[in-house]
Amino acid sequence: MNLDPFGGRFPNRQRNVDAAALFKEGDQETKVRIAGRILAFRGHGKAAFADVVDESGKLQAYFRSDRLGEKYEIVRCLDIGDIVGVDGPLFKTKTGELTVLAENLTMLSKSLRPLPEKWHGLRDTELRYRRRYVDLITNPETRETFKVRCNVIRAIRRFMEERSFVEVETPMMHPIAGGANARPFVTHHNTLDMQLFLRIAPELYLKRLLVGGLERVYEINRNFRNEGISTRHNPEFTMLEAYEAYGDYNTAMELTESMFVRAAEAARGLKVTWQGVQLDLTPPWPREPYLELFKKHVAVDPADAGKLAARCREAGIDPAGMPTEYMVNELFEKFVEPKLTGPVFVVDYPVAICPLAKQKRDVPSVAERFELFVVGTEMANAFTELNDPIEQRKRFARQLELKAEGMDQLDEDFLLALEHGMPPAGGLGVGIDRLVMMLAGVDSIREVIFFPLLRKVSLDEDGDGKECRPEAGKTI
RNA sequence: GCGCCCUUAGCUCAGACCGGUAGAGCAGCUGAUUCUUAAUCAGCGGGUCGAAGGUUCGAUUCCUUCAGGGCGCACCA
Repeated sequence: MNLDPFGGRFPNRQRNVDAAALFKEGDQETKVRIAGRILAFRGHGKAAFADVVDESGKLQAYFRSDRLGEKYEIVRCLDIGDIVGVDGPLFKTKTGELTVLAENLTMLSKSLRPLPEKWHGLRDTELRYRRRYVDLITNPETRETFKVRCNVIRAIRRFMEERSFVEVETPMMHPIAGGANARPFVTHHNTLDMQLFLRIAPELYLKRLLVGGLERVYEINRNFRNEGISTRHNPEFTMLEAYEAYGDYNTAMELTESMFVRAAEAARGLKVTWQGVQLDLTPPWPREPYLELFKKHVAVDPADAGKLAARCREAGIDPAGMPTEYMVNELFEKFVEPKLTGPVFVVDYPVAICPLAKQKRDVPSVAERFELFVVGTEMANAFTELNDPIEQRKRFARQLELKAEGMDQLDEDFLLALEHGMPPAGGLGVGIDRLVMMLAGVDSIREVIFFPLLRKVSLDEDGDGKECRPEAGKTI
């Protein structure tokens, strides 16, 4: 028989769930037309059963040579992994399983590679990340995790739209890497002969839009940070940043709570278990001032430079050249953050570590800033945005003095924008990957990113990377 | 970057402590089988044991180095 193993258009095909919904008890006449991948095959000589799986689920197909005639030859060369179309009436087998009795079978794509073991699926972590498509085909938990991701992001977009925020896109390639403190990835534009940085944050561009009169803006997109990789860090990760003119960090806090509730409802509800901890996300979440937490858990006077330095050295932190606030923050990260099971808003950070945040009017040493923590993990960061260009210039200059990572010049263009007048505003950043991790109950960021960054391996002609990795001892 | 652990057939895993060149299940191939569903029955093929080097008469097993991966630490205000 002559047939194209890689098929073509298969019009008027029904999703498996939709086809199944058409069945009425006792009826043998309802004809359906489904398509999907064969994930199990049980042959019986002149008949066979196959599980045909599409995105919506599984539907069994039953092939009989007396029904298919010469097309039964296709059944004989079917492999697990092949993608096929099946036409025929629905019926129930004697064990009660809804099944399509095939009157026609169309080969839509041949699979040349075997699928992993049917019972255990693909377990090898490395292969699950390198060949995510196989992971998605064989492991329902993986499909479920990414469904949560899609639902969460969709829910957030709807939520932001309801609140009259507009979604915008700002540059990913920046002449100056700003808006956060992290080492950037460097690239180069040939025609302009210009060094560029992949953005570490969209903050400074979104604020330019506030200057331009856009009052509620947000962006959900990738940031790139040239730092270590861990269960909570991928070099490219997805961040939501939102800015609300005429708001402040209190409005941002309310926005965060409401958004997280909506995201949780779109996933698995407000009660979640993450990293072995049972959490209830029902708001309101407690607000804990930064310095009070510090005093409670570190028990060192945050103004006593000598004692702070001693405590730092004890903890293996080199305090040389650090202002007191930096030492406090090092100790805070090391001793306080892991204790924040949350969800909890840590509020009122020392202004010295918040170069883009406005100070409290009555307590100028403190910035109107919060971070949201859950199980020791920073989930969101927000503040009342600093809109005083003179003060902003001083803050940048101070950072330059301290040689903040990746910062070697003032962003004059941003300061110029501020000088035109930026409305007071609340700004918010949310780590989307971490939010999805929590709501999907997975412990590694690689589980919520389809293709996490891994070291390069070369494949041989057989496609087996393990056979052909870079040779030992060879340096290029 | 540092520490610990892992790498055996396409996949999931035994074997190693005590050195004698490997086993199972699934998948594949051949045959039987027209209501099976981890289908069943009979038979067959499949491995540079991650790579290189060392010790040894002999290494998948012991040692060293390297690669990839996992976890933790560091980095990430």
